[in-house]
Amino acid sequence: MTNIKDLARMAGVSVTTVSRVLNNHPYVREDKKKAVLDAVRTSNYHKNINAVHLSKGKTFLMGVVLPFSDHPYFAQLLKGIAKQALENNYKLVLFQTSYIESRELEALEMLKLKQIDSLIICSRTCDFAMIEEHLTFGPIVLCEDLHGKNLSATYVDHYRIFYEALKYLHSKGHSRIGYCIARKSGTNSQKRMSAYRDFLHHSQLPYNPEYLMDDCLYFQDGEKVIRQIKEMITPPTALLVTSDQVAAGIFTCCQREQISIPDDLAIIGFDNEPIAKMMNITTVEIPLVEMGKNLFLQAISEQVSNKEMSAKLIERGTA
Amino acid sequence: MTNIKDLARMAGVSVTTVSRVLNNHPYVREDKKKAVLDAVRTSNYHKNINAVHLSKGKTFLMGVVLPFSDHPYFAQLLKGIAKQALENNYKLVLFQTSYIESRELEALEMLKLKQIDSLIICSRTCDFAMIEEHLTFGPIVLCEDLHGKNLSATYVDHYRIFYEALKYLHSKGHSRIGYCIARKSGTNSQKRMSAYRDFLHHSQLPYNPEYLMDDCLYFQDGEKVIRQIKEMITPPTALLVTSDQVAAGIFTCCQREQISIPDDLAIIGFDNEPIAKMMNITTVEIPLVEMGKNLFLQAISEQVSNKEMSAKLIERGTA
DNA sequence: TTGTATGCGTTATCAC
DNA sequence: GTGATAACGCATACAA
Repeated sequence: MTNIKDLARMAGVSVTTVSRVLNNHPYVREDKKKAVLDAVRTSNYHKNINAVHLSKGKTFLMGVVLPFSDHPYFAQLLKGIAKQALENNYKLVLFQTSYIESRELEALEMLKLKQIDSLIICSRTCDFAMIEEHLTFGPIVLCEDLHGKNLSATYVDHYRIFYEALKYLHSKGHSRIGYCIARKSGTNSQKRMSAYRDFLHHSQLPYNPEYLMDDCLYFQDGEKVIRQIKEMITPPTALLVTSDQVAAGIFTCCQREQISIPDDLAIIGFDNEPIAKMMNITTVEIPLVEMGKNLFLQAISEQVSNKEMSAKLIERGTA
Repeated sequence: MTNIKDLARMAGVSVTTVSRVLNNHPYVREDKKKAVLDAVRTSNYHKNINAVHLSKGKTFLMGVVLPFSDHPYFAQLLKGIAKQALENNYKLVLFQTSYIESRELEALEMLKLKQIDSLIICSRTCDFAMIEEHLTFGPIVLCEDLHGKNLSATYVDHYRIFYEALKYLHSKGHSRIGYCIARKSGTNSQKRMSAYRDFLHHSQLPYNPEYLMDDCLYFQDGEKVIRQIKEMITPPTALLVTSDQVAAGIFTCCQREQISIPDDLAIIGFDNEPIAKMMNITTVEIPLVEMGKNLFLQAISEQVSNKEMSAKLIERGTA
């Protein structure tokens, strides 16, 4: 494995000159430059990038923390991040956590160890304090509204979005509205819960804990939702489903079960995935790819910034 | 930023001893060990992993090349790889290529530069010779049958699978069978094409170039397929669809267009994704997660090995 | 059981 | 323009 020292010897110059040539620095005579380049060719030389990393204290590696990369929501986010990473010559190190806290901590650890320059956390289960602790080791960017905190974030206002979707359903005559989320404990879910409670309160509607269905993430979870609903004595007449995947699953299941949509059950999905368009599902569009891009840019930026992205309801045939 | 030299000074020992303690090597007196550990704590020390990489010549980073991480096929593969990576303390560096050759080369370059220890290529567009060239820099593992070549691979026999699916449809009375693939140029597609040609030949059926539809990757591509079929004078009565996503899209579109399945059009999907189960789509199950795991193990193994995984037809309602 | 000295491959500083 | 030489931070052969 040849190194710059070898090259220097071969070209009859110093390592400094070799380094200069290799990094396109000015002030090097043409003939010496040529000699070095020749040496590079004949020796089949290539840099050891780890040495560069050590010397520079930078790896051009960006960590991305997400629970599941096989879910369209995160896949889209990742797509945006990857797109921007490519443009900025960064590589992505994937931390697929399955919401296991230790794996999130592992990502933070990698930041500390300088294996990655910065970290994008798309969704987390660990404590915020834990993240704050690691902020000294490099930029960490989140996907949630954390006004006033000392780190960057890109997010949508889940409270407002949820509230408006509920109002929309209410205006269509629904007063028994249920909703499906991925997990109860997430920060987004808590915002949605607040919106739900506030909405019920303002509209003077009763709260029915049955109407909150969690663990809804994938297409196939739609079946579970319908099963649950069928067991209810007073089932909801409308559903807010925080993933088009699940909405599509519910929709498909309803067709099989002769449940008419939107008459028997209205559905609003989230994310505006292609499947929602094809199935003509009313949904809330969230600019995930754009968010991903912005997350990346924030992660390589010196400054802390907070960016709220806007979402919009797309009226189609299910609500 | 404190380093082992500092620790050594603080603990009153040599750097060697510090290194020993840090790496749990034997032969170090308890009191010295304690002194070092104390120094670590008070100084908030942490390794610079790049230095470790440089010194050891190993990064515990595995490259993964795939065209789209937002497609369930690759997402499942990735899931398997990630699972195994976790168990072996490796991190994954994602190269999302969109089948752009230069991005594949970039991954190979990273192997050469020692940023990653080895490379898993889930699907490629670059020349095989290009891969062979980089084999000296570390293990490269592929997802295709390359008998006799000097690198590891995990794959399914796409020729046989395709042939048998065709026979199955034929036995059900179909003689006008079309098929949908992602791209024409892939190695898998070529095998399928061979199977298709051979099947037609043996069954003495005519070849109709219209029946081969490419660029079918996502759910929404199902619409395009139906549009194409509707324009044909003698449309196929059965379809082999190399992704359940697309099969589901076709299925959904058919419902809307009053095309009866399987009577007007029979469909066999691929991969046995959850969506296929829910929509009761006949499909060919491919053990993607298992394949991913095996790919990873091959990538960290010293020996070259080739593993064929078996697929199986799952009969459901669409064929 | 411990320490010295050297290697890993680059980049950066500074003198010439 | 160019070249010694010192970082960068850790691991380890070898000596003691």
